[in-house]
Amino acid sequence: MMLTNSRKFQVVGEYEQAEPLLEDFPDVTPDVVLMDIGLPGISGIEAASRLKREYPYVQIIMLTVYDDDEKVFQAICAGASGYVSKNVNAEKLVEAVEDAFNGGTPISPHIASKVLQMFKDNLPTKNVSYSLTKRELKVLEHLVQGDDYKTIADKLFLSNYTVRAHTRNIYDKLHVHSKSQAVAKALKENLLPA
Amino acid sequence: MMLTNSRKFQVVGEYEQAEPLLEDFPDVTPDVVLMDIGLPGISGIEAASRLKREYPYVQIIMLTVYDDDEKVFQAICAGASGYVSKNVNAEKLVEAVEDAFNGGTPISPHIASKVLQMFKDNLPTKNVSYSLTKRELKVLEHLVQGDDYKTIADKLFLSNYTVRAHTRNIYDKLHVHSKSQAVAKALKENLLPA
DNA sequence: TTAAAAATAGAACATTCGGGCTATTTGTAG
DNA sequence: CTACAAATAGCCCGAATGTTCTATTTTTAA
Repeated sequence: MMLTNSRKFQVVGEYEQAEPLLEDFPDVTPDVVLMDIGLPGISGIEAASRLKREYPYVQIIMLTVYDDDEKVFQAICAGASGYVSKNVNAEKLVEAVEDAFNGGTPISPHIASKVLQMFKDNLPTKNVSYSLTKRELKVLEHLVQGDDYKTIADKLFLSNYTVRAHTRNIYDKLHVHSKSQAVAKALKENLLPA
Repeated sequence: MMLTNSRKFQVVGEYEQAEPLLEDFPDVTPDVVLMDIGLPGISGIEAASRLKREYPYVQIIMLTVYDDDEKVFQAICAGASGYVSKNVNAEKLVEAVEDAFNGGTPISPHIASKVLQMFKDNLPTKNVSYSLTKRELKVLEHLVQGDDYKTIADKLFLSNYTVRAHTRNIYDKLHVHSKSQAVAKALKENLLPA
């Protein structure tokens, strides 16, 4: 109702479930889809994912009462173009549809907080400095690639004794005692320059 | 001007540069700060970062004409609570300030697109299935922790021969030939359940 | 210009690892 | 019930690794 009253666009279909929508879609071809996250049958997220896969141009706005991280996360991955709280007024909803149509991503401030928080959480951890030298970093890079000493030596034009010496120093600085530990630490703590 | 006309809040200060703001801040103590990203002297991002560090409660909205990933990224890291395009109308701006004050994160749809795109780019690569068995996954977990065969055997109450059998199977499935390679692949491709 | 840090190279030795095998027991899907 | 996959366990051997050393040359910082 909120949308039907708007003159800016036309409501071409309404569905209680995802299945019939997916079936009819090729015929109705809307520009923007408003999708409830919690649908009976196929979930809104799954439906969004399928829609996007088959009709990449369609803009999908997720309507949601949930704000738990997992749902938001999944919705993002599904390729939705907007995340709007269910209890918005008509005006906001109309705006959101317009924004989505114009290639923007309308997000309710409350949900945006979630997204940013997740984003920060996913950020590579701050490069705790173990003060590895340039050479040591270089060797570490190769260790992460799974090269053995001899291979590294060849690639860096070094004696394999030297490579072993560097590795030893790396182990000391990282407080580890094996290649796998060093690799794990390097990757988990993002010690290598991107 | 856009804001001064609003009755919903009070403009307690205006600054052309960040330095005097930082200096005055303890006296004016605003709830919400609107910050231009491209300031002369200390950049808006740096200023936001400092403000947040010293006064974590303050809500900062970045006003920006830039939409390049790097700027948006930095702003997020600086802890800003909103990212609004400079060319918004008064109404939107007032809303943004309210949202921020209420703990939300107002983001212009255009900028939100950027954020989500970055988010997706940072996502762990899709879990390509190497069809590792439960046991193999368990062993892989320990390999990532840097345990040697004997240690893993002890922890899982297995013969170290069994652990080696599992690692061989893991190597086959991941197409690798060493612990470090396996660890690298496991971490890079997120093969382990979080 | 001198002292310290980094990079290089080497040796010896015990331990671990990787790969090629075989084989039994336990689940599990038809 | 019965194949078949998974999990378990074992052996051998050569190659790679981890550790403990020493030592020379090159860079860098003071």
